[in-house]
Amino acid sequence: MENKKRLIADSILFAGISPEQLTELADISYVKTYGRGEAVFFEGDAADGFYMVIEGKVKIFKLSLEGREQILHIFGKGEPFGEVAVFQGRPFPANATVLGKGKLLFFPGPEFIRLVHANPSIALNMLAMFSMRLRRFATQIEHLSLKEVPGRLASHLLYLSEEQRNRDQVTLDIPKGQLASLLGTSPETLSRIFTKMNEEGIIRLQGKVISLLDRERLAAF
Amino acid sequence: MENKKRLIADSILFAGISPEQLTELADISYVKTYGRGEAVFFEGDAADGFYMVIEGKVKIFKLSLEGREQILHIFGKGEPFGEVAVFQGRPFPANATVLGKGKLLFFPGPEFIRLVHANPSIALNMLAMFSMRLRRFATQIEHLSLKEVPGRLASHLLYLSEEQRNRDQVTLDIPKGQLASLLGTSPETLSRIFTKMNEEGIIRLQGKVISLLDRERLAAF
DNA sequence: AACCTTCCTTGATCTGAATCAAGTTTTCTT
DNA sequence: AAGAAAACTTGATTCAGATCAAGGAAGGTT
Repeated sequence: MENKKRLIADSILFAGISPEQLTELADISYVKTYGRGEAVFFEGDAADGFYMVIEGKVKIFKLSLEGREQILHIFGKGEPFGEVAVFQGRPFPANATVLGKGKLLFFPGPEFIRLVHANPSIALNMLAMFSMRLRRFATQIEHLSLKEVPGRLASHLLYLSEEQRNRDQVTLDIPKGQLASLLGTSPETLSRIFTKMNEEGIIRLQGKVISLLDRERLAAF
Repeated sequence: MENKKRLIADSILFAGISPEQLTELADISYVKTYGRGEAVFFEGDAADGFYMVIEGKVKIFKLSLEGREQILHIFGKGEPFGEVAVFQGRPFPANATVLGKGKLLFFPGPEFIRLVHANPSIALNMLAMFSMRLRRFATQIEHLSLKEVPGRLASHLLYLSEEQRNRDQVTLDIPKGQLASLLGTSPETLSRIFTKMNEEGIIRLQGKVISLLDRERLAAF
């Protein structure tokens, strides 16, 4: 319970919340555990609440009729997802599945709506969060439409390098097949491009660990 | 001035605002006029304020190094744009240009920020607005990645049909070249697909007016 | 009406990336 | 540690759509 409170208080979404509201949130929320690759919800499901990641990672994705997958987001510890649908009172617009195993905190919808309306600081936090996501989406659309796959991969590697604060080396935190789906390509194509960049001395591939040997050329894509 | 007030009061963003704040907004905002295809701002420009469309249409778009263009949004009368950047205090993430001629209302940034922080109803309106855009972006990403161009065109025609409340016929409100850029393809490819759908009896092309002869097959894409 | 743009269409060619098909390696499970 | 299941790689082929090139239609301007 105290654990739950700390998680909520430390999250971006609920930063600056009052102690009473914190208690209330901790009271109404509960932990759900998920096995390897288990679904959290499907596109079209009624959004009766939203989630926050406690452990593991969650992918939000769309599926084509033929079964191809495009990942929209990957969320890690402390990040909420599904709030847009809850806030709008509309069904989930995409699927959510745990990568590996995971633990999530579930917040029933109606209480949350009440809280947002009553509490400007939460609304402002949400605005900040949505703004970030809009920016990311804009970048994703730009990449899908205007960059070729090598360029998208290069961007992603440089992004990881920033995020992990390591200019020389990054570690992939998701399987390569999932990365392919995030970049809007197939595992085969991604693999070929990795191999090529490796041969050309731009990167050095060691499983999940990738050394960035030539950031110049990487940025040039 | 009264005109300006009406525009502001009728917008989604400022719905439910107090009369005092309405006056304040009308005081700080001013009208800007734009000639055919004139730029409003460029990607990377400091976001010192945001805009609302009074007359005409505005496209928000990204450019590749080679000059290819991907449209992210097209905004019409009453719609605000650029608020995300202003709210975040970051540069504009994309370019904005008027389609045809246009009139815009400009709101300086700092006052707006103050207003949002002071006024929960504006924050909630913004949340609703951002939620809509997130959904649209998600759909756009899905289409770019998982649908082929004919499918994207079909979706768009059906969308226009809804919007214009006419099941049998739609009128394109932007040039076909711009539609191509919105759908993430080239004018040539779009033209070919239009021609093919026309030949196959799915639609009937008459310049900007398109009759939807077979919604079934259109939806099947 | 004649002019000039801008917009649109059609043809020919080229290419990035998807798909299909086998292997191979890595990773989990028992 | 052995076996099973994922995950990844590599090769061969196919295809949607971009690009290059040029002609034609529409719309605005004087």
